[in-house]
Amino acid sequence: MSQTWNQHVVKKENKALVLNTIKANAPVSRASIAQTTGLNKGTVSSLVSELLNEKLINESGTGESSGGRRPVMLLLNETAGFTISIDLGVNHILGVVTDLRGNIVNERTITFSNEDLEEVLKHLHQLIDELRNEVPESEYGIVGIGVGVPGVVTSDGEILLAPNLGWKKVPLKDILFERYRVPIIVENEANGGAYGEKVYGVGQMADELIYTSISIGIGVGLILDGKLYKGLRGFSGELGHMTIEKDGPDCRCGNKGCWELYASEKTLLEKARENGYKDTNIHELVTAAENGESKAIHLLEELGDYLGIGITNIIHIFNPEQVVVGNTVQIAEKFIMPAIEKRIEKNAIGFNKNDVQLNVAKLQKYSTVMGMAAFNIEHFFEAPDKAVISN
Amino acid sequence: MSQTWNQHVVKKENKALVLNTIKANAPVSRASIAQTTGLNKGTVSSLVSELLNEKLINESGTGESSGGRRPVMLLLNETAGFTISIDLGVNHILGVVTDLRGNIVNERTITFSNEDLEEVLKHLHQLIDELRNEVPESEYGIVGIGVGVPGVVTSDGEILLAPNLGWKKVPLKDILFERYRVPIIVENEANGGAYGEKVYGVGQMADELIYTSISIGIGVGLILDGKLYKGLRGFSGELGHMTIEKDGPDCRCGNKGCWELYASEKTLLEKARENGYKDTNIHELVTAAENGESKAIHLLEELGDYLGIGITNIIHIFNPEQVVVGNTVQIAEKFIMPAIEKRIEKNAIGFNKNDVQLNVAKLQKYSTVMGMAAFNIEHFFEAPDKAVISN
DNA sequence: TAACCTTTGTTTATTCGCTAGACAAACTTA
DNA sequence: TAAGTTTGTCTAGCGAATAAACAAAGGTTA
Repeated sequence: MSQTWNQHVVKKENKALVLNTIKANAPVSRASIAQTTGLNKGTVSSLVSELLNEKLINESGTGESSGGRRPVMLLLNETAGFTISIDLGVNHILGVVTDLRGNIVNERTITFSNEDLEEVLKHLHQLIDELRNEVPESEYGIVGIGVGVPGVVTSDGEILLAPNLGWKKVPLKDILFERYRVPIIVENEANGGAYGEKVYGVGQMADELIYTSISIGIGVGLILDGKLYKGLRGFSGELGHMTIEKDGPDCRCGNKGCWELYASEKTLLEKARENGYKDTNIHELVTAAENGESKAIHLLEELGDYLGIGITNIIHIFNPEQVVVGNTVQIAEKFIMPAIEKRIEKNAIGFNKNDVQLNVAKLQKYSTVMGMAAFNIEHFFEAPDKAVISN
Repeated sequence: MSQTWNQHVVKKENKALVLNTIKANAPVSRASIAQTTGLNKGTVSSLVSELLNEKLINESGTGESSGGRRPVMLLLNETAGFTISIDLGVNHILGVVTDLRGNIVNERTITFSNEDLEEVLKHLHQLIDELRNEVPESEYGIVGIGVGVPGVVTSDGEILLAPNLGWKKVPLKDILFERYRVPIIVENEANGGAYGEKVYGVGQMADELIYTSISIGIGVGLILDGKLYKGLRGFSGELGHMTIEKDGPDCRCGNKGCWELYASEKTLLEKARENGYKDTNIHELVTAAENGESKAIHLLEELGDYLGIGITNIIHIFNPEQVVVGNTVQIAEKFIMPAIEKRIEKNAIGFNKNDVQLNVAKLQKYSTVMGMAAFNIEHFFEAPDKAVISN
């Protein structure tokens, strides 16, 4: 058996097409769906009635007449199920409950200092338990739990390495499934952020989008051809460890002159220390810069310049439509973005530079959780009938 | 109208599936196709009979019995049409005629020194004319002409810039279509090489393959998820202009410390000159190295080392299954490949390094032409009925 | 206000491609 | 020679899409 066969496929595809049309254009009538999709009116009618039976969509009264019978408008039944979506950071966990449209209906944060696996898992379980108790009653219940983690994740949802947490070989997907018995998605934090910005953020119009997660280190999520690109084993996007200075200092990864040795929050704070800012953080530096302290301004602009060098490489490598700067450094937007732009303007090849947009993440601290929500929702809609009822 | 609809699609897909099964496993019986594809025997029978009518496949007598009626074996009718596939280099043009299986049935080369557009086009036309006159009679005639060029090509087949030829804005696809009236494909040389190695060369088992074309400069072709990745406008793969030394020398592209300033034939020869090899070329250097001249050996190993730095970046960025080193430098294989491997072994992150294969291009000087042939053939099989009869 | 036109949504008849299973052909084995 | 196997074709039936007719519900115009 290779892959493609028969004609359930056609029905399944068309049903998905109808549902996506409703998602994208709601509220929308059957007639209008038929027109935009090119499907026959009868076909649309029958698929819509199935979707209504499955409680995935709702009728919502009649719309305005355009010179004839008034249309019955259709809406996504966004509260037919909910996701629990989590950004597991190095000193905090952000968890949200979203509906099937990606609206956040609940939110909780836990901060911690002990990064020990056992401890953090306890926090994670507690957070999920709390969120779960607050999820509204619904047809499909919790359709999935997604966790974005700052580390290397296999396609089986095992965290191979999370350097800033000091974790190795944690089968997080299995651990969570064992406990919650709903579909679990574990993904790298930058991949989640990339998808979040693509689906709900600044990249909704872009199919070729590179999301750079700039925080303690650098992670990069690649949206290529509209889909998350993960490489052979899921380890793509290690652009933080792209050499930008061939004889540069050793990185703990084994390579030399890695990008994140020049353009990360960690390096920023080290340099700040050398410049007399003792025991500071990026918030304080931004405040200082906003108050006109030239040292702070210079430090932030230097960070932006180094970011620009790596982003220029990204532009040359991928010819993307959009490059998004996300994660913690975006609070320094005012100082780093012009520096990045200046570097790109100066160094990048015209053909590649002309069409690219450079943006700050729109979802801010929610990029990753929203990406995880999007993964959960997408997974659910691929096979709603198989969803585990667990409410 | 968005995209997907009806059930001709099913038939078309299944027909393509049957044809691909024959291509891959020929000679093969109808019964065996039914088994491997999962399609019903009757369906296979009917699709096969259509393919026979279209002369795309042939029956080739009976095979061995396995305890019952002897099967009728089916073969791709590889001589139902031919491609003209061309590698347009900076001082030569290599042109081949291939059948639909990618067998080279004819080959011609022209060398030139005057890179003037008019002149080169004259040569190109002459070469194509000669090849065309020698194409055997066939059902579908010339199914396409493909040209790989060392430059930036838009999706409309316009050469925006070919720096080493000194060309700008050459609408080569239109020029050739005007003259030959068959499907024309113009593509970057490294993209062609990547696809050639993927379909006919060392990368037949790999869906995540990065092909590095190392010659005067560096071009890179990206095979991601089994398909050529071209970015937003077709300008991806400019990894030759990836900064590997942030404060390095200026490149004519506008950037600094570009990879190809360290790891290209051009740089190799410049360094050779500085080391006393006057007016040499890479062939002579390899010969010298093979004779044990330590200066030559060192120059080649240094080239390999610099290649290794960029390839390490590639491994971190893409997590590929295979990295292929192609184009002219592969004649120095014996000296550069160990140096590349050494650098990767030393610098690359374990997770990404473990699964990656490093190979020299198998098709050698034919990588690009075979890639162009593969594009032509693929394009033909997508819609054989629409092929222009032109023999 | 009535007659007619428009638009929406459902129903019915038809078509198309796949599948299952019967069957014929051709061969092997005992 | 009889029985079993494998290959390939043929026929009936099914599911899903389409086209077209029809019903429902509104607007427009005289």
